[in-house]
Amino acid sequence: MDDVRWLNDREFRAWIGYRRMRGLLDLRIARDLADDSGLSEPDYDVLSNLGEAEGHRARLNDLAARMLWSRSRLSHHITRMQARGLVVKEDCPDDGRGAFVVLTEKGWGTIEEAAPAHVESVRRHFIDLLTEDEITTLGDITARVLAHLTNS
Amino acid sequence: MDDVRWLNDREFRAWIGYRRMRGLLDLRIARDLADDSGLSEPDYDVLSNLGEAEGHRARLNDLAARMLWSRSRLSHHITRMQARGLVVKEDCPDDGRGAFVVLTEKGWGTIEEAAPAHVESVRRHFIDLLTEDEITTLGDITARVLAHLTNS
DNA sequence: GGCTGATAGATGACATGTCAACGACCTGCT
DNA sequence: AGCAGGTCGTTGACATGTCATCTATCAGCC
Repeated sequence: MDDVRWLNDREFRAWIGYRRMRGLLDLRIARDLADDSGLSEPDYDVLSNLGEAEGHRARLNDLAARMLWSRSRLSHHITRMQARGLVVKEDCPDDGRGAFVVLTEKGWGTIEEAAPAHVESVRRHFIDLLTEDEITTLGDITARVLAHLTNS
Repeated sequence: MDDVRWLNDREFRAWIGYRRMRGLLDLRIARDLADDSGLSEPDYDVLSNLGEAEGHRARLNDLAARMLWSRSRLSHHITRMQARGLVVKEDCPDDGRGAFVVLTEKGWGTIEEAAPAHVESVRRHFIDLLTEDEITTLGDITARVLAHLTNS
C-alpha cells in the first residue's frame, strides 16, 4: 500500500507552516481586536459585510452565502450580536420565511471605530511582512483554492 | 485621523482570500478526516506529534510548546483523548508537578490508519493545486510570519 | 384548492478553545 | 529550615461553531 504520495520537505514545510501560522496569527489578531474594540473576528466580519451592504441590511441567507458561512452559524451569531445591540433582525415583507439583519447605530459606530486599529494589526502581523510578489502570489493561491473548494 | 494605511486592492485580495480560504479549507479537510477516521484535526496533530516523539511519549508542557498550543488547550484536549483511549497520562517521576502523555496501541493504530487518506485530502484540496514556486513562497511566508509572532 | 418538494431560519446537543484562577510543586535565597 | 516566586498542569465559566433536526413558508403542478 505504499502508493501513498507523502508530502516532500517543501510541501510539508508549506503545509505545517500554514497550520501553525493560522493558529498564531488568528489568535493574535483576534486578541488585538478584542482588546481594542470588544469585537471578535466573526463579529467584525459580520459588521463589515453589513456596512458595505445596501441600506446596511441583508437577508440572512444572502449574508451567509456572501461570507461563506453556514446558515446555522450565522443564525447563532446574529442572535448573540442582537443581544449585544450591534444588529437587529426584521421580518421580511416579501417572504414570510425570511428575515433581514440590520446594522444598528451602535453596530455602525463600533465597526467605524474598530476598523483603523484592526487594519493596523493585520498590517503589522501579516501584510507588511510580505513582499509585493508574495502578496500577489498569496492572492493567486487563495483564489485558486477557493475556486476548487466552491466548485466541488 | 486619516493617516490610516488602509489595504490596497492586492493586499485586500490576499488578506480576505486568506480568511475565506482558511474557513473553507479547514472545514473541508476536517470533514474528510472525521469521515475517514473519526479524528478531528487537533486529534490528528496530537497523535502525529506523539508518534514522532521518543518513546511515543512527551511531557504535556513540551508537547504544548512544540505544537504552539496553550497548556490549557492541551490539557483539555488530552483529557478528552484519554477518555477515548487514544492516549494515557502518566505521572512524571522526576517532577512532581509534571505528567507524560503516552500514545496507546489504539492511538498509534488510529494515526497509522488515518495518515494516508489525510495526506491525500491535503494534496487534493491544497498542495496539488499549487505550483512548486508557490509552495516555496508559501513556506517562506509562513516561516517569516511565525518568526514575527513568536519573537514579540 | 391542495400536494409535494425545496428553502429560510431557528434550535438543541455537543465539541472545541479562551481566559482567569487555582493547587501543587520546584528552585534559589536568606 | 523556611519563604518567595516561578512553573506545571487542571479546572470552571464562557464563546464559538458543527451537525442534525424542526417549523414555517414558498413554488410548481395537478
